[in-house]
Amino acid sequence: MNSGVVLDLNQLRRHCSVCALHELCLPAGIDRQAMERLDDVVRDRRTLEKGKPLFRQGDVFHALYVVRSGSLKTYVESPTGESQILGFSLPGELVGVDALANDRHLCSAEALERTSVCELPFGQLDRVAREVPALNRQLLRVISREVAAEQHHLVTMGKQQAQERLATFLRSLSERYGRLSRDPNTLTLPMSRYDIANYLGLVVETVSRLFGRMENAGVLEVSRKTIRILRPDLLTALCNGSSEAVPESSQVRTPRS
Amino acid sequence: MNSGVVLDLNQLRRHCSVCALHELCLPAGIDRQAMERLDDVVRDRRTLEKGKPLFRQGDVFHALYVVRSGSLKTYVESPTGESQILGFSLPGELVGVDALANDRHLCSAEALERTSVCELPFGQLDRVAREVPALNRQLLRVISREVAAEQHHLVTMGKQQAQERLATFLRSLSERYGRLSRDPNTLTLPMSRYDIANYLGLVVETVSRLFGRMENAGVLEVSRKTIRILRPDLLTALCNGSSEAVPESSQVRTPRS
DNA sequence: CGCAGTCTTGATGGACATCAATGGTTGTGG
DNA sequence: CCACAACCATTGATGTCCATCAAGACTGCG
Repeated sequence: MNSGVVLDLNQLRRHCSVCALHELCLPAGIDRQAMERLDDVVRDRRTLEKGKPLFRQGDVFHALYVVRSGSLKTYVESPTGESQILGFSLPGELVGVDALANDRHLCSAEALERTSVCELPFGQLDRVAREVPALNRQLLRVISREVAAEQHHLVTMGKQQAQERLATFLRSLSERYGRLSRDPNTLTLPMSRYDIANYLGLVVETVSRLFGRMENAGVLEVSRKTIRILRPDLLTALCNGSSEAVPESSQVRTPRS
Repeated sequence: MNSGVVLDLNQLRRHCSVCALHELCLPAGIDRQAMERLDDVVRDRRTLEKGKPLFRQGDVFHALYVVRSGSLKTYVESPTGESQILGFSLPGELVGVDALANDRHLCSAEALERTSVCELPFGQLDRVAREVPALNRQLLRVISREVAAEQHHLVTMGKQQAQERLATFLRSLSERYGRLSRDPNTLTLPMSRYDIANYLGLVVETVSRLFGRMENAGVLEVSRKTIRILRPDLLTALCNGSSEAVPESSQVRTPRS
């Protein structure tokens, strides 16, 4: 077997300084020496199979995580068993921040596909961040990004119609794919329609219908998990409720303020 | 005039160590010496009249704020002029965290009544936090609280019916009033019905009707800005959709998952 | 193959938005 | 102090977006 070689590659890749994501992630804007200190914090990366939990609501908190490859969903479950998806995490994105306040995770995180993450035990991260001010600052920056993303989601849920929500969701994915230097107009969705619907506060039938509608409006090409954005301009327009190009049911709409 | 005396009181009150809120706020769990360092960070508190902005979406970021007395709303405005309220801030609560990522505020904050805040210029806060690890840790904790509150709001928007949303909102206020050692069952709402509706993703008429419904179900006593919670137990039940005690329109409901 | 999970499409209904009208409250200026 | 305006709050009648119910097609896996 070639497990020796694989191990070497893993060892090599372990270091932040050679990680393809280091411009997006915690190391951003940190000098080489500090980055080596950061490497001490990053424990073995963990790999999760599809559907496996990274942590569960109620677990005691001991580490933050950064997605390395693959993707996660985070969600909360109510006592009655229904769940609400809070977000999806792509490579370079931080997970677990909500647990800093109570030393317990308030939500669960689960792999949507085979996914690997960097584990940052918080005690060590805290200690190194103290010695490396730039790292501490960057940590706050990344956490603040999380806050901003949640705010954006809230606006979507509070003010937008179903179609605008889906358009906004796709735009967001597209933009993040772009940052990862993937083709921003060819999305391979790691999550199910159920997950998308749940995330957007809709039901799966509605999402399915909207995909259909956007497809025969020429905005998208939908083929199961693969979405091609044919008209990014129209997609952007749909985010703001510009309702050109929608055959189903003639449209007059006045949004609530 | 007695302005000299008032000034002395203000001077006295300025210090975190004698602030009535220090158990809830940044100083929590910090020793006396460290608290004096924190005092150096807290610049003059500012007082805002009702309706006045603390900061506006797009402003450059230079400070975090803690509400001292009164209350704020934070909201984002879309290019089309509609707005979404993200939250209301009561004494002891932190405002402005979303700006850490981009050095610009992503939302606006405005006083709902005569309100005073402590201003924490971020440069100094960052510097002192570096020297006082416990403060840094507490800062993260308080920020994390913000994240958790937003998550809670998201679940409300994604999964709950109108009545459950309003009940959840009132419960949350009641709890926070309790922490401030006010009567948790007598709420004096600083915000308008429009604000409540906006915050909950509803329209004002719906909120008004729901207040009416809950009133003649015996859960509340509603008198303009003053809400008395007569049956806290029923209010809690309403948060989970237990729809006992609702005269209007007989009820069968199955929530979306 | 068969079965379970996922996705799509159609028909119906309900929760809440919209439209409309009125009364109450607050603030301002003569 | 009153009059006026601007805003806030309540209540009723109507409409619509999307959830619900139902059924079928497709995919993937043991």
